Amino acid sequence: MSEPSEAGRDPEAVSKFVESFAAQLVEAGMQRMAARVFAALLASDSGAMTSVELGEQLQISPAAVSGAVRYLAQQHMVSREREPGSRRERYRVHSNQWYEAVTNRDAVLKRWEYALREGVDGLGPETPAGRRLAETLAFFEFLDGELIKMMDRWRILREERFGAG
Amino acid sequence: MSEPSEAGRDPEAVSKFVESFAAQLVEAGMQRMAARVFAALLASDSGAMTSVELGEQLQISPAAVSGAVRYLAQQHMVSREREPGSRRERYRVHSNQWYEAVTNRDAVLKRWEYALREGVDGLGPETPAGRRLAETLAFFEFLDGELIKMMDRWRILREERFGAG
DNA sequence: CGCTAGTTTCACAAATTTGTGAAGTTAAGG
DNA sequence: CCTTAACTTCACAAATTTGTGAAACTAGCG
Repeated sequence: MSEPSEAGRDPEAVSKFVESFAAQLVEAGMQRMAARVFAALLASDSGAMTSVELGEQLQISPAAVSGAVRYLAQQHMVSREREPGSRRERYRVHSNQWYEAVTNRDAVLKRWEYALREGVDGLGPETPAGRRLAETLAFFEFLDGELIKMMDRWRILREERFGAG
Repeated sequence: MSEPSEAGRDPEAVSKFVESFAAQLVEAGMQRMAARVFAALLASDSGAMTSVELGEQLQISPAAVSGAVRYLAQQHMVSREREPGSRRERYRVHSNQWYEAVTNRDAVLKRWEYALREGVDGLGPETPAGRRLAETLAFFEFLDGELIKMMDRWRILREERFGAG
């Protein structure tokens, strides 16, 4: 058992984690390359990697890295940073940031709510179907509020357990 | 403005809702036909439809209905009932049932947690990466518990506002 | 027991998605 | 300014997914 120093801890173990966690993310609907890139970042010691590092570790083309990163950044699951005075970019998971992303399906929920509101209107709030939609809408509004409070609680708990982020 | 009695309220409005709500579900990762079938059920007065009704309203083949319904049933978003003494089946949304399905990503969360636990083990709980995974794991465990409590609160609220389900 | 309404399964054509190599952009460094 | 490292965009081949018609089940009903 060699004890690799720092970077690349145990490539075997890293790869095993990356692939199995990514597989779960894919099953939950994430694009494959995005999932793999994300998992790789999560499993890196510094929480950040360059495009080249990602490409090498995952055996994918620069184009694939680019696409994956664009997606992850749009979802606010990863942020890009520029090493000052270099053309090289670095992609990072802020541990925090991504919990928020998972729960802040805010944008998603809002669109669902919008569609439901339109539906209630169109069908009439007094029709049985309209009433069903209204109740569903109420549920999502409830969800919205609860998720926010829940994340507040998490931030506190996290600070206690793991120290400031 | 004709006032269609009961069934088929305003086909125009129904269709508009079905398509726009379904589109949102698709964007969130659901299969297209499943999303359309589900939306149609939500927007029906009785909350239940037969295979033929679904096929006609959505202009899709029996095969498509069958596939969609199988998926929805697996996800516990819809239940199938047999009209006694008939070969005809009827698919229904229990308003309740599906809120649970949305939040009971239980199975999903559990699998994520499993993958993370393996990762912590493989990388070593004392490595920086291991610590990151451990924290992520803690977050999901927290989430798990909170979702359960949240649904308890919803059931109470719902009963107050809409009466028993 | 067969007949047949109702549903599911299957094979396939069409549409969509995915990842790549290569060309195109951008900006740091001389 | 020119060079060139680094990233992005583009066109396309490969793989996957989707929905269909048709065949195959299944179970009421006579």
